[in-house]
Amino acid sequence: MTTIRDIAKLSGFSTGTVSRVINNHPDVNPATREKIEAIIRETGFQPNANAKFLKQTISSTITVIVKGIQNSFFETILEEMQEVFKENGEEVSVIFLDETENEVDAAEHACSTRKPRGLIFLGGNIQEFRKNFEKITVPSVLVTVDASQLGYDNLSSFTTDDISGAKEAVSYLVRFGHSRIGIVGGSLDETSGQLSTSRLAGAREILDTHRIPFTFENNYAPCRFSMDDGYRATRELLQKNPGITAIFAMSDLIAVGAVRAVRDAGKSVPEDVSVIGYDGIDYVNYSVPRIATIRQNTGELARRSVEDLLLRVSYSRSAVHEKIPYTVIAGESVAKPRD
Amino acid sequence: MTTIRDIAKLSGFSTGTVSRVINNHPDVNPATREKIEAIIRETGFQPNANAKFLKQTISSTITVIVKGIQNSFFETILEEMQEVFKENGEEVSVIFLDETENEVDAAEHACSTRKPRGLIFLGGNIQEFRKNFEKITVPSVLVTVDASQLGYDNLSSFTTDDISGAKEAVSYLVRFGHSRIGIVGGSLDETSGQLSTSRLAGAREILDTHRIPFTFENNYAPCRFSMDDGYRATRELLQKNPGITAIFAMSDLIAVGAVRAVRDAGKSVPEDVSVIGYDGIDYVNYSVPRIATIRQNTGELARRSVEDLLLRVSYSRSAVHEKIPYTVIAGESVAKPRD
DNA sequence: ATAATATATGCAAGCGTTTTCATGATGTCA
DNA sequence: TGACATCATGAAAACGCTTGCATATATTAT
Repeated sequence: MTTIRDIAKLSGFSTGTVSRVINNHPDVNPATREKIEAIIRETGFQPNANAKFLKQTISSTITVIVKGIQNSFFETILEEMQEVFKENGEEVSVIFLDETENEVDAAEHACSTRKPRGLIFLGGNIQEFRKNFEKITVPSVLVTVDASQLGYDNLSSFTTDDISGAKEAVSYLVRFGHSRIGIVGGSLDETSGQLSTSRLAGAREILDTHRIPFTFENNYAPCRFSMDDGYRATRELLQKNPGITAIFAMSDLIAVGAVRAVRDAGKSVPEDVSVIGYDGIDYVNYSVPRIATIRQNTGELARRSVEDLLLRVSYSRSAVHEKIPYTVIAGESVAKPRD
Repeated sequence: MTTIRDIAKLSGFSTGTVSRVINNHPDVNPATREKIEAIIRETGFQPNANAKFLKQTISSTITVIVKGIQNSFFETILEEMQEVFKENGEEVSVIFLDETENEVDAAEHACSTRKPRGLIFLGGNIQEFRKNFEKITVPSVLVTVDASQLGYDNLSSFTTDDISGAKEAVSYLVRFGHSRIGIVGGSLDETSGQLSTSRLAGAREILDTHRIPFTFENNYAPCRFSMDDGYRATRELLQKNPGITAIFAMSDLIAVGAVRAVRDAGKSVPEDVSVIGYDGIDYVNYSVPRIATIRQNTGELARRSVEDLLLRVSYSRSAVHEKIPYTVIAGESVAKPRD
């Protein structure tokens, strides 16, 4: 294996000078630099990252921690983040966690063993951050969960304003004249996440404003953010309350499941039951009928998060908490109620 | 920061002994082990991975290189791989490449800087491997591309038998009585990948067998593996050749686009045009109509790949090339032609 | 009891870098 | 011309860990 010492020997300079060339240190004679660079090119030498980061006590990588990759919405954001990282020539390392694993513990482990420069959390539980995040000292960003209340000065957050997005979704249904509305998704369990709490809160606020009845018993079906679970929950809800004429699904995957559930209950979308989703995944545009939704701006979410982190790891700026605008996407899945 | 030396001091033993405890080396007194482990637990000490792998000259991580994450099929496999890695307590690092980047170069770079124990390539171009893979010396696995012809003894591969899968797909259409069949997906450019070449070859073989006419001009529309491109290509094909009564889409995403394209051309699926896809993503089961497809066994692809790699990095077994069986999934998107 | 073996631990070198400090060469200014 | 700043380089220590070797103690065989 070729090391910096080999390059030193070949070039006739010391390892120190070679190191300075590699790291673009200014104090090196242009001619020397040229010679050494030539040899590095010839030999194809690549410095050993372990040695480098052992010495530097901090590595150059950014670690992204994704909690729940099954969420295809996260996959989209992750993909778009890669692009921004690439533009900036950043080395990224991705860790995937399932729902049972603790994101803050995983982050702490990564920090103590791998010494990343910065951390991005894609998803996660606000409670965990509240309780344990103080352990983390590197600049971090929390995406899709709002950390503005937590007061950590090394934690930015980028989110969609879910309360207001959910309001728009339900208002959309109300505007069409619906007054028997079901909500599908999330969970009553408080720990399940800020996200479903916000979407539920926003939805209920609009229902209340319009004096539209809502009970957990008759108008709500909790479920995970998948097509399968959306299907199951919607079928159950329609069985309990066949009078429902419109459904607000807390994610598009749930909405896709809901559409099939309505059909399998012998009804049709949107004639008998309207459906509106949330997120704005590509598929809504291809489903039959096209599903109305609240589109989150994944591109901006990804770009702003990465750019904020890169700025903060280099120049110690303070953390920010930003809401990225959403867009209401009309679709064929919402129509006036029948009667 | 707490180091192994701190633990040594606290416990009264030497760093060597602490190291042996950490690495479960047998030659250490159970009582000593107990004491040292207690101190490690108390202090929350975690060994510095950079130092460890500097000394060991090879790291414990497996690196997964994903080329083209926009392929949601890969995302599924990646997710399932994570599970198998987790079961085996393996540390994984994922690198995402876009289509313009060279997977073998990226792998070489990762090897020389990060020293992974093993490599998994999710997707990639067979030509690249043929030309450059000799640079790579660590045990590797190529998933979804068949490397059996390449003769590298450190490269296994796990694939679906695409030729035969495509045969089944087209046979399925033929069995319903179709004889004016279009094929959508892939590219005529040979370098675009073994995958589309195989699927096209299999499809054509069945067409030939049944003396069903096929010309690139009238029966084929190349496109990328996305809904958008599938839509565009299908619309163009239907315009050129309105007589087509059935479409074999080379992926399910393409099929989803194709279904919408048929509708937008004023026809319906499956009454006017039947559609069959390939891959077996979850959407096919929720689309209206449900789309018939050839389901690749992502779970097995993921599990066998990871398990093979783990076996090979630990015990130097020889590389294998395995075909994972597919399943034909019937759907509502295929029916008899109208006339 | 002595020798031989097995077991547990310490010592110290070394993995491939970076970086501080010292040094020598060159240039500048009064 | 001497004093001093500037620039380029080398020498060597250090980062935190592993591991081969030497050593000390405990165990067993003779």
